[in-house]
Amino acid sequence: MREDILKTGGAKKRITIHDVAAAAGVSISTASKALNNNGRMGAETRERVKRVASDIGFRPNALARGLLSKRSFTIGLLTNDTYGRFTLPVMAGVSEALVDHGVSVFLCAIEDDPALGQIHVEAMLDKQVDGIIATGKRLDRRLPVDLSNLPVPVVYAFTEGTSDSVTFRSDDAHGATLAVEWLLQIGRRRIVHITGPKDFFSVHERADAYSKAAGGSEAVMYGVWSESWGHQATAEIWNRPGEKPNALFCGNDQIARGAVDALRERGINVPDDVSVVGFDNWEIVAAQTRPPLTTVDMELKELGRQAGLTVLALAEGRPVEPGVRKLPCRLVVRQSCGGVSPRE
Amino acid sequence: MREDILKTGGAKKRITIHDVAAAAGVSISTASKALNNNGRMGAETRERVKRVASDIGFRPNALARGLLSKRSFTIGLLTNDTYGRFTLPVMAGVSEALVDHGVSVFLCAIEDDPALGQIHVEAMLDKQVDGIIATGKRLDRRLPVDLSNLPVPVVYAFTEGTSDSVTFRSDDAHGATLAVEWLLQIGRRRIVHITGPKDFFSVHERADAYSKAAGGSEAVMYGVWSESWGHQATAEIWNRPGEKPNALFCGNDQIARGAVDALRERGINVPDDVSVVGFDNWEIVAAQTRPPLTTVDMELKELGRQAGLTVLALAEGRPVEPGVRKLPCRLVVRQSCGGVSPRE
DNA sequence: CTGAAAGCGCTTACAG
DNA sequence: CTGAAAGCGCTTACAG
Repeated sequence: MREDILKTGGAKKRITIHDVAAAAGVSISTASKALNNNGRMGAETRERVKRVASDIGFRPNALARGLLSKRSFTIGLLTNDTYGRFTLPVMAGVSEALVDHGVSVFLCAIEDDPALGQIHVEAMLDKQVDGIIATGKRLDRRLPVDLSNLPVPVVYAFTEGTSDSVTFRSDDAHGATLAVEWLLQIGRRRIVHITGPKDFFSVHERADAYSKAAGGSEAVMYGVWSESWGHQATAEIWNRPGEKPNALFCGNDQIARGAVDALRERGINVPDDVSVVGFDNWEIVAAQTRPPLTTVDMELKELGRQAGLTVLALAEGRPVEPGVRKLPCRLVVRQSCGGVSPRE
Repeated sequence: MREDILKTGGAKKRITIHDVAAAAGVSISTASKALNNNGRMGAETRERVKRVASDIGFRPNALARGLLSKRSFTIGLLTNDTYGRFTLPVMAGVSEALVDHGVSVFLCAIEDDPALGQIHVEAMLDKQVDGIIATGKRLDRRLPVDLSNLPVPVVYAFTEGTSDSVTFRSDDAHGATLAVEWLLQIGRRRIVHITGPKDFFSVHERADAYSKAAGGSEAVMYGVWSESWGHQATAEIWNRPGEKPNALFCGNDQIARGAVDALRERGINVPDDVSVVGFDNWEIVAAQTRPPLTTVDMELKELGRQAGLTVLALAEGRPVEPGVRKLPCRLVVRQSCGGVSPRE
């Protein structure tokens, strides 16, 4: 019976620099300097220490190091995007950029709960994070926590930041322009824009860019971010009298999917009769739609990469200019528009 | 110009226990004991120290504490589920269970790259994590990293573990039984099971449980985890001669969605003519299908909670029995089956 | 009832 | 070229 009980793994003693020093027959200061490639000592001493350290499997305790260096090689990622739709790619980019620098990432999901946010921020500060990245599900909303006057640098990514900090966001106007120009290029002239709620800043940016690019033909239908709205809006268009559009530029992939479904139900062929473009490049929706959606990718992973490198720079005391940085989008061409692919 | 450059936030000096001691007019040992509610001292001294500490905003440095206590109040979550579909709810559960205990979570996305996995594991060990939770996208596959013989406890969640460790997983047979029994209960007798690839262990578990529960009527169609497979399989069934099923139990929500679409295209009403059940309760698919899907939820958040509490127990040296723990599933009733809701 | 001392694991001036 | 000492911020026996 006794053997069936798991003992804690913490039992086995960890190897410290004392062990290395003893095994190499030097003092711990010499061992330290040998391993960190500083101080002066005989080349063969340095080599021997290094070899011994690797032989006995020594790994320096980051807590002890952090105590001295004031760097924990740790950052916190705060998000209120429970669904992970936006946070996941941002997180992937942050992690990818920082792992090479030995920096690990605390993920703190705070929902929309200010108390929970506060708890997480304090826990991170207690653990001496070198910086914090705040990210969310809307770039025109703040997280429900006060991140000003923290003793560590804060970078905002895909969420509203403060004016004296660095904020990374997607250039939604650019994305919308890409989409509309692509439709024009493949010969579509009657383009309708079906999009989300008016109170989203990005809805306006995209709609404005659409109007500019589409010239006189503009018609914007505001609704919600769901398939059923895409379905319903499309039905409305085809049920009312008048000339029908030959292209739909949708505010997100879910709306686009609803639109494609509605068109199919009416026997209208996508892309032959009508082209449809989505927004977000949310794989699960965009790639599984029949036909797969041509859509705008906000390059959130790249956004995460840059946010990661920026907190790192700030943590190391390198100067960084504050302000909002809009990152370009990318058009992902699949089959819902027809036409040739962009580089042919 | 100069003012446009962000200075590092690290500039402002942090408050240490020395500051508290000085401000309260006591030694640092007394200050420490006062704050930690141990040692003996005058009640008013203790109160005064505490008040002063909170007044000047003292927060103990977790790195220094960790050095002494051998506890970092930090754990690592390793995952190869880039998409986050399974990891996200697990993560949410872990985080929710541990935040109350002051434990923060490092998220390490290792894709399927053994080298990256190794790097992350070493980074976590260097940072003295109290334990590691391994999670993935398949419960019959191991992560591409060796987690045995680590100096910290490891708990597996929704991924294959070692026999001497604790593994949490969903009880897929239970989930499938719930689905089929529900269909039987609402009067469906001709139930077909459309599911994923045969090489998934969970596919077998679900199919076996289905066969057992459905009695003689069983018919299993193996394919892939996509909408298009659900669509195609449904088309096959209705294109071939013979009696048609009046219920489809699908291996995941995407397949179910494809099936529902295929039925609608044929003018077959869901749920009046045919009931459809999915698996996963992946909100974005299940809730947006028309009609919304009745589906099996694997309770991954609860699974994460339990995994979190278990690493914590192990980290604290509390005994835990090794082995695989199967957690029950839950049927989420929406509109794709008809019938009454279960508790009416 | 309170404080000086030692120490967690490491690094970095400073002697020799 | 190498090592003893001090110290990062905290806790915990041990004196007084």
